[in-house]
Amino acid sequence: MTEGYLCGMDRKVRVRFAPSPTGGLHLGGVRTVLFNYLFAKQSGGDFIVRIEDTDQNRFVEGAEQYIFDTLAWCGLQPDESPAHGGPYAPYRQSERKQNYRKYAEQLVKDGYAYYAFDTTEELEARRKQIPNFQYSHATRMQQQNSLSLDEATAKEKMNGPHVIRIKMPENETVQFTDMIRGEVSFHTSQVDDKVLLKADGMPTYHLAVVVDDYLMKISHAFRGEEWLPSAPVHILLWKWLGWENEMPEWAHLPLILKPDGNGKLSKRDGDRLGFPVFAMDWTDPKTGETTTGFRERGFLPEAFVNLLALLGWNDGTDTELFTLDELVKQFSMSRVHKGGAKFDYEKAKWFNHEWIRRLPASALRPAVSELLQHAGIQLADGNLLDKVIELVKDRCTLLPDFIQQAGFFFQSPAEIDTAAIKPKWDESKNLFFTELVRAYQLCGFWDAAELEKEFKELAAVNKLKPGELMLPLRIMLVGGKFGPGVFDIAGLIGKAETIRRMEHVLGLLV
RNA sequence: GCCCGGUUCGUCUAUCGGCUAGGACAGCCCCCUUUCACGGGGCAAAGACGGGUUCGAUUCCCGUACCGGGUACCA
Repeated sequence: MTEGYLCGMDRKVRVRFAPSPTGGLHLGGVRTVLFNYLFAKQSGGDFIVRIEDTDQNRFVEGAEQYIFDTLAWCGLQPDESPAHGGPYAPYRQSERKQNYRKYAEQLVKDGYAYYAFDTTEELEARRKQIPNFQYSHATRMQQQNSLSLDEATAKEKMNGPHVIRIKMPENETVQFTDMIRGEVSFHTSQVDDKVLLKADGMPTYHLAVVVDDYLMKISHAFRGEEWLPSAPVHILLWKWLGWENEMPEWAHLPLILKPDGNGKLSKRDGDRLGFPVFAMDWTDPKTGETTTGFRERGFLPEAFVNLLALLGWNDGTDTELFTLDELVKQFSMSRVHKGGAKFDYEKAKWFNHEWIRRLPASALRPAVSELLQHAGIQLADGNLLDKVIELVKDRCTLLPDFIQQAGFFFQSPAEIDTAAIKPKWDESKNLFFTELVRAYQLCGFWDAAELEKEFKELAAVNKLKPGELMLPLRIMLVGGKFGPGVFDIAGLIGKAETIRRMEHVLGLLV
């Protein structure tokens, strides 16, 4: 603990997010980014994105661009990355391929690793015949490698395909301090001889993270809890490569779990339960299948970031709403939870609702405007839009809700829910509304308060309860049982439009 | 199987030995509003289990149970 603290003290904070570009970025990934970002920014450090594309078989077209697009949407800009450049370029591991071999060879030379010649087929057969086969201290001498074979055979085999494996000690304890979990320790007897360098010359994740974290001077390494079991491999590598004093501090983040049952959240759960899992729409280039993202579902980036931050972290008070800047100030790794959190879509929507209410119309305008136009609604008056947004945003949980809540301000309702008023419709009401139309026509002024006053006076003259007349008026102007105060609506859509809508519905009711 | 991690209301969580266990989401009720919301008020709801340690354990230790992660030439 002390050791890590001391070595972190005189070092600039540099963190990295290291995704492999294999598909859409989901919740958990973005949260890992967020925690990295918050931690770096609060101490004036650097946030690096490094693409871990060491598995050529899993390369997916467009996945890398998608990652940068979602970071941009979230407002989490990297300081260094393949897209942003930086002093430690390249930031794509496939482009750093030539870096890794020498470290693996050095480990072999120092006796910490060895060459292995077993083919994939041989290993598969092994695993089939021995239930829990592990390539480890217990079995390595029965395998084809530079430790078990005589020198001549091994030398000859070196001409063919081979990998480099780490030689895990038979009986050692590897201990380290995790910023979230405290002291964690492993017995090396339980961990297998992981491949460090593959037959194609590419490093595996295990070698690549260590080498690149070292080369890129990473001070703190945050990743998901699923990496905890391989931590001893990485720690031993830091030690054996002679970089122990520069090893980053570790933090293994808790997982985000599926809302029902068990297990970590996957994109399938979203499909199954009807909520997004990816940050933005992701179209699989192979199947052409599109998975809906939070953005397209109508989430604000402010809300998305906010809800992610609160999944596994809190500031110790009852505050739940934070801007990114506030998060940067308040965030603390020591307050990150150890346990996994089930994702709750209802709560996620609540965050979005709160953010829609919080933001001024001007901030909402671009998104709402685009949404309305996509729905075929013409926005003649830009000034009106801001007023409408301000008036209806309390009723919108997701951005698309604005289509229903704001659409009728710009366009006469296509459908009129006459069924809602017909049962109680009678001649006295018909008369009232006919008179109201006339009264409004004569109106010299046009604002909500006056319209309401006029309405109530006329109701009183006709000995009708205003309450019974409000719903019909709403249906006339809105088309259905929703929207803000009726007179506010009338005030905003204007005299001509109000009268036109009233007359139109009056005609339907005859 | 083995290894590692985790375990407070249905869900996200507060509590760093003193608790009548607090907040939020969702649920239910009432008020406000004769739309729907917002808002206000209220109800209901939790420390997996068993042992220690202690004057005192949700909090510390040990077991058990349950959940999760890992166990690839994937990350």
